[in-house]
Amino acid sequence: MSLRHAILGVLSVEPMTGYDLLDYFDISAGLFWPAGQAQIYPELRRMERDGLLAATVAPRGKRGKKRIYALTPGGADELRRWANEPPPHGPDRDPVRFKVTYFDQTEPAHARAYFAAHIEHYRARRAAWAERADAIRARSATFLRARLATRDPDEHERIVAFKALALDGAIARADAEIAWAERALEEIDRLYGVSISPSSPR
Amino acid sequence: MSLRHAILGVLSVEPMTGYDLLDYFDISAGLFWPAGQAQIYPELRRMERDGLLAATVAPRGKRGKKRIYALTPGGADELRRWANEPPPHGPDRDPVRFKVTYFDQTEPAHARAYFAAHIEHYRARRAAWAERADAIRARSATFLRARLATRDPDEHERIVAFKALALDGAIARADAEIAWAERALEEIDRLYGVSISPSSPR
DNA sequence: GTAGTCATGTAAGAGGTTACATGATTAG
DNA sequence: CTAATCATGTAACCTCTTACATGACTAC
Repeated sequence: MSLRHAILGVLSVEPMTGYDLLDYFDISAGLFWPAGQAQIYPELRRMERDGLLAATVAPRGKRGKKRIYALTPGGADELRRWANEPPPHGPDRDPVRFKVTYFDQTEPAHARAYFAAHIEHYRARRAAWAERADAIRARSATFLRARLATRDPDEHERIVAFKALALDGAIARADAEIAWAERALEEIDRLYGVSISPSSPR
Repeated sequence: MSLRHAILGVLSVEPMTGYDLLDYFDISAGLFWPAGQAQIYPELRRMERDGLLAATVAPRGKRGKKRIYALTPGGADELRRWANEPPPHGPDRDPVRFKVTYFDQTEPAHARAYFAAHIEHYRARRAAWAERADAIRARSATFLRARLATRDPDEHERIVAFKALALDGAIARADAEIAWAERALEEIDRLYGVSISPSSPR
């Protein structure tokens, strides 16, 4: 039930509407915990019902309305409680690797395209994580600045350090994925002979 | 819908009952795609309904019965079709890393225990994957031997190579996780001062 | 007989995805 | 006036988890 904690994490900076929350899921929380609106709106209602959030209905223009959600003390407690739990290591399914297990049943061209796509995928994710890590370390990420503003300056270094550390883990994982896929491409060359295509590196 | 393909993969070696399948999920398929009996039995029925499997009811003792499932040609096609699809990169949620994001709200002792547990977790998984990779490369894994027996010897090298490659990816990932967690422990020392405990390495 | 293994299911619930659906407000 | 954005929901469906449930067979 980590969607709940992702929401608590965002709202611990400042109260906002579900719609605003969606933006934060795109840029920051979504790097580790993507979620769409079909998940967020009902969850906000449940969290309100469970006493983790309090909503105030604010007018929007003349007739419009919006619900601004804020953490309750119970919500802040729950966020802290969750952060103090051990690592949530579920059973890890690995569909990408699992499929490779059956690559003897494919053409080498498919195997090459597969690993190339894997590399592209993790290059893109790596870039997103690295960009965010830089913004965190430079303390230029606006959402981080808002968070730091609510905290004692003594704590700032640690707040920044842990967020950067998490992103570093994701980056290291991406690097491992890319390195593996590159070794895989070599292995395919070894198994089938070197590919004819100019292996266009980019 | 990869449970389905995990089942097809196991049954592509030889027909067996749901109960036998469960064993294979523990030792081989389960390394990438764990599944319990509450998932497998109903899925077998659905796959039979969809024409991917054919079941023969065999007697077991005097009154007992069991259903032995075998791939149909359609099932074999589906396995090949699936293997030829691009990498199934879903949205990756990362609950372990996500929680680290909020470690400024925890005691350093918790942070240390957290990363120690992460290291232990991946050490154990790494060992399981490495053991399997060795057994695959040595061609001593019984399930692999059964598979090779059904295939042209020309294909054996590739079958072994792709299975080993997949496991190598998992191992590389585990190494990256362990290295990250070790860096994290150092970072915690830096942030809070070196821990008093003898840091008992094992 | 009794414990362990073989064998197969169902039910409830949690969490996530995709698609559908609606309407107000604001900027041009 | 019209398009983009703000804002909030519902419904159907899929997958997985946990727990409950049953019964035959085999080795001791």
